[in-house]
Amino acid sequence: MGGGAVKPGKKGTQGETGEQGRTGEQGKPGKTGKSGPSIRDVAAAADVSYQTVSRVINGHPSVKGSTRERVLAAIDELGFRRSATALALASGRSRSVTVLTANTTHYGYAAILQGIEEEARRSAYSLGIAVLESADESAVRAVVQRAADTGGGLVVIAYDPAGVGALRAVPAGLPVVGVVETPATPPGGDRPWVWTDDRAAAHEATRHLLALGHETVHYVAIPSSTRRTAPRTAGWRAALREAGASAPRVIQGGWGPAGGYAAGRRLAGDPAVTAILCGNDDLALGVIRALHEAGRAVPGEVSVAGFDDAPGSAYLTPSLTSVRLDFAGLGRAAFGLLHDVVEQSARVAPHPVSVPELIVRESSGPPPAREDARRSR
Amino acid sequence: MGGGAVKPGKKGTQGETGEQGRTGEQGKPGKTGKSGPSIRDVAAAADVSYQTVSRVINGHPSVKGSTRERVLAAIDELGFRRSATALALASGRSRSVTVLTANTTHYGYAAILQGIEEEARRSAYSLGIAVLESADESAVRAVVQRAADTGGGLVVIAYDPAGVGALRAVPAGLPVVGVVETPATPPGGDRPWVWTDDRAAAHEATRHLLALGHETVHYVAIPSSTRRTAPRTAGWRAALREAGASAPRVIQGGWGPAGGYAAGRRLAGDPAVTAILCGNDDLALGVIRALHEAGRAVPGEVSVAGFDDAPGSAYLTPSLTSVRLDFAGLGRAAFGLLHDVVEQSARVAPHPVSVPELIVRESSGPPPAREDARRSR
DNA sequence: CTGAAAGCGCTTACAG
DNA sequence: CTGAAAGCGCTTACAG
Repeated sequence: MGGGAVKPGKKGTQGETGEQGRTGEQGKPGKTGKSGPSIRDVAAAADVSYQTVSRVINGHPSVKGSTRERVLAAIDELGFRRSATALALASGRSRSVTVLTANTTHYGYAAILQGIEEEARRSAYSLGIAVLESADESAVRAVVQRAADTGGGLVVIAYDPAGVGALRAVPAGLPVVGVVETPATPPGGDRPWVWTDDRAAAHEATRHLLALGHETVHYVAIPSSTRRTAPRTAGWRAALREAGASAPRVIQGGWGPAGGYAAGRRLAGDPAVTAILCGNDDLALGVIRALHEAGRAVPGEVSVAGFDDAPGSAYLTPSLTSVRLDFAGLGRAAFGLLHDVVEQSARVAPHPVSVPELIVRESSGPPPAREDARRSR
Repeated sequence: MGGGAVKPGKKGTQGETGEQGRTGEQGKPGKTGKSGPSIRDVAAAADVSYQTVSRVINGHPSVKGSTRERVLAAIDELGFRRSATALALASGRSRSVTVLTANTTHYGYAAILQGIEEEARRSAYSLGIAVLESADESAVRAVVQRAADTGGGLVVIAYDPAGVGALRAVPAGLPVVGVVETPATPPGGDRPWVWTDDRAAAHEATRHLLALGHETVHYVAIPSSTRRTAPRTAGWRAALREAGASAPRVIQGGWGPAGGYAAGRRLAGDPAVTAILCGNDDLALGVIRALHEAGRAVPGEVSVAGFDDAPGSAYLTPSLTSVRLDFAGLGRAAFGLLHDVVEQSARVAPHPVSVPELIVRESSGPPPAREDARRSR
């Protein structure tokens, strides 16, 4: 096996990359949409007024069967498609949702997005994404404004300061639901929001490690959304307290494996460390890599558990113990709530969201026997 | 360490999940948008005609300084925001792009999406996502139609049959750019598209493994977008041919680690297998896991290389040799091309897109010595 | 069951 | 430099 470096020499090489642009019959300058047949064209073809066409395409009941047929035939023949923007302008409703998020690729965010998308598609809503690049207040405000200008509903993922700021910055009167950390107290004022119980999940993972015999559990944290103690941190701390274990200092790990790797290097140097809980699976990946490079076996000498149960975690070696959270379900619930608000169909009733589930795999086990621990000092 | 099963017993547990819905001042029934001040309200407040307001918000030069000031002040005071949908309807341009894709979470797709998003944000375009759930022709057509109805530009990721079908189904006259596999022949007719040279990338990775001394290289493939030989497969095969090596049968792996795992189990049983190229890093993860469970060391007995260089690949143990492709850059280029088409600003000139780069890490090495190989039979 | 009118909030020529 | 008119493609009352 090669050396210990994580990113060994890269042999850059030649490769070809292509791109081809042609300007064919790409429509008229500036104009971006089709200027296909309108409701009036259909009306003319079917020999009715355009209001009747409107009734047909809206499924209005009071239309004589024969004229409905004529209209439908004309629609079909002309290839008529109703303009979504005209519909939105005239009716005031847009059947669209835009998701405000600081990230689109980390597993939790991506899975929530996917859940929202599924439900939006089912309800024939179009889906927009607005990325919060910065947590700076005016930058956040600008993104929120632009999203609001779209005229549809909003879902804000408030797992980080940018998202929390965005949720706060949404103008009153707009339909919005927040996906938030377990709230100690209502976060966004008088609005609907959804969450999973991260606190309970962290509590359980920590208890699992303690039950294996570890004296304490170290915690490598993801960034928190506010200055308050994050739910995951709180759950970890509570489990330690209940077990009478001392609580080590929290190590900040960031979101990705690089941050986990850095944290892992620090922890690997301390022989007293036998169990590490990580704020997400990417952090755990980096921590395990660092432990490996330091020659500390997982789970033989150190147990590691992650958070989120990302798709690859079951296939790592060792496979990763992790807490599975149903982010896709959370996203579906968020959209469902938004839909209720926008359509006023229901009184915004709670949806079922599945509970966190600890998945025990190879990366967690009992601590090394006393003598071993002593010997390694 | 636990048993060999990849997904050992899951200890499901209790947890709490919360959701809270309130109906506060959520706006009027049905109406989804703000009905804030309009251009006419501003005009009244500034004591000008609404056309003048239009000129001001569009930065038209011919407006007297003093009246511009008055209008701006009124805008500020009333909190006026120009309606994007009215703008789109009246002007015919929408400054929006919707991405048609079969997937949003696999690394390549997600990174392309991210690149498109970055450039869209820079150009103040709003971004929509339309997911192609099925490759069924009528289903694809429906999604394309709905996306087209939005009135903006389209980017189609055509890495799979659904995407290829969508690209084909886009009505003529709409601004669209395709992100495609290395085209042998122009795929979508008279339209702009972008690609990376997957063929060259696969060729190089295969050559790398052959150069280490392996007699041949097995290939676990991602699904291809068409019935034609996929570029990655072609590159792999060409490298084998040039080296005079025999080409084993391609093994279909799907997109995720589970497929890689299944493929790996088959390959692990054949002691003649000493090198495996995988169509993406997730497949490689599954393959390596399967080899591990079969007791075959990586890279001691079998070398494995992946494709795409996903963020976690450098932190696996062994760290993964992979071919890095600049998907984010590809996404940025795709949007740039679309922007050029829509705004007619440039003659759709090629953008620079970086070349594939082989990253050699721990998972690839020389084959085992002859005797070892013989002994293991 | 169906038509004629007014309007959603803006832009685009056309006048002055 | 600034106003008055017509219209983008639809919906929503209002009439009959």
